[in-house]
Amino acid sequence: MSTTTGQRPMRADARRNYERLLAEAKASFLEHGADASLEEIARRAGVGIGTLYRHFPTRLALQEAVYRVEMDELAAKAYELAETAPPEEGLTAWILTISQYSRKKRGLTQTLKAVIDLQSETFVRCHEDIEQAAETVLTRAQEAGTARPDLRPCDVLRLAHALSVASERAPEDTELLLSFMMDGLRPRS
Amino acid sequence: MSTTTGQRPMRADARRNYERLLAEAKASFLEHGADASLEEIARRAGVGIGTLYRHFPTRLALQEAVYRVEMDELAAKAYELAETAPPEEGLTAWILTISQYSRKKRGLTQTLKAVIDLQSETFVRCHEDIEQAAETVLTRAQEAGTARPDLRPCDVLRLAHALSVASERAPEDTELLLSFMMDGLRPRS
DNA sequence: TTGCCAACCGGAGGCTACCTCCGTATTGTT
DNA sequence: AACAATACGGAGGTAGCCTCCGGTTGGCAA
Repeated sequence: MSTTTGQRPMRADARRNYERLLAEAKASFLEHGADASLEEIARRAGVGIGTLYRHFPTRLALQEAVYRVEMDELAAKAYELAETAPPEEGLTAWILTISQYSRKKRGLTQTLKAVIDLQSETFVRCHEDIEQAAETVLTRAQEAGTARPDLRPCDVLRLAHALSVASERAPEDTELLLSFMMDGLRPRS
Repeated sequence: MSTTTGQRPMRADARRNYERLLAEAKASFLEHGADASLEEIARRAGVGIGTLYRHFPTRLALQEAVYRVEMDELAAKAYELAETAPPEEGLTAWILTISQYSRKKRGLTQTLKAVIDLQSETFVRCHEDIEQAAETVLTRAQEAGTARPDLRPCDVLRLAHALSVASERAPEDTELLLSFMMDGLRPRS
């Protein structure tokens, strides 16, 4: 998960291998989807399969490490939009950003969903960060009267993910589907 | 795909094995998700692995056969709702039905999406059937003024699938998410 | 510097699943 | 009853998963 044990820093060779693995995993997941061969990742990283399993005991642990960074990027985008865009536009843009990000990852939307929904101990932290980001964008839209007051941050995340899945094979319809959703998020008139 | 070659009927033993395989596949997919072991399916059907591959050359072919039947059931439900429920309620109920159906299948939502989105030759027929059903429900809602006129049947299918994925791990929120979506489907006021 | 040991590495090995291929068995027709 | 045509089954080669443990390396203390 982290590059430190929480006690002593990792040995130099361990840290080097950890980072090579992370880099190759990122590339492989992008290229082959979430079920990319772990043995190939180890091979490409120039490392034994045993080393991979030592650093990342399960496939999920590896995916988790890869996406932790990218989650941070998504959260950062939310705060950025909150400062640079008008409320409703910010919300729309952020949902679209998540959706595009998810699609880039092909089968990894499954993993992203786990981050959003699963109560897994290890995912809680990421979850909180991204939900905090969602809340920032959402609250602004609600205060501006362009989003229903009963909408919760996790609803926004789910809808964004839903959008990405729904339009995965028909990207050209993403805008239209998003417009349906956004209409649904406005206060009832 | 079909139990006949289109020419001569299948031999008795072939047909028997075909149906056993289909039954076990249905059970296995339900139990283990879309990546259930094909060898186990053959084993449970009391049939050699070779026989499985002869009838269903790919995993997708098998999934396809299993879901063809269930697609028909979904379509039937749409026509039923069109006769027994008011327009908007019918649309809502049908989206919910699809969503529940998808969730039951765990990882098979992926396959369902393929049916809806993929232009695969073999899926076209199913696609047409289900889209026809979607159109029936949708048109009624549009004529009653409760659905946006620019909404297409495939949008409804995608949204339904999106709903099922989005609420897979939080079924208790399905209703709420659906209400957001339905608000979005109404004509702009 | 040298020596030591905890930390780390690597890959062989046992397992399961995938898919192909072809000798054998079954069906139904003449 | 005999013979094609059709279908069966599982051995076998490949690949991925994960574990286990003998060997190697890095960093610290003397």
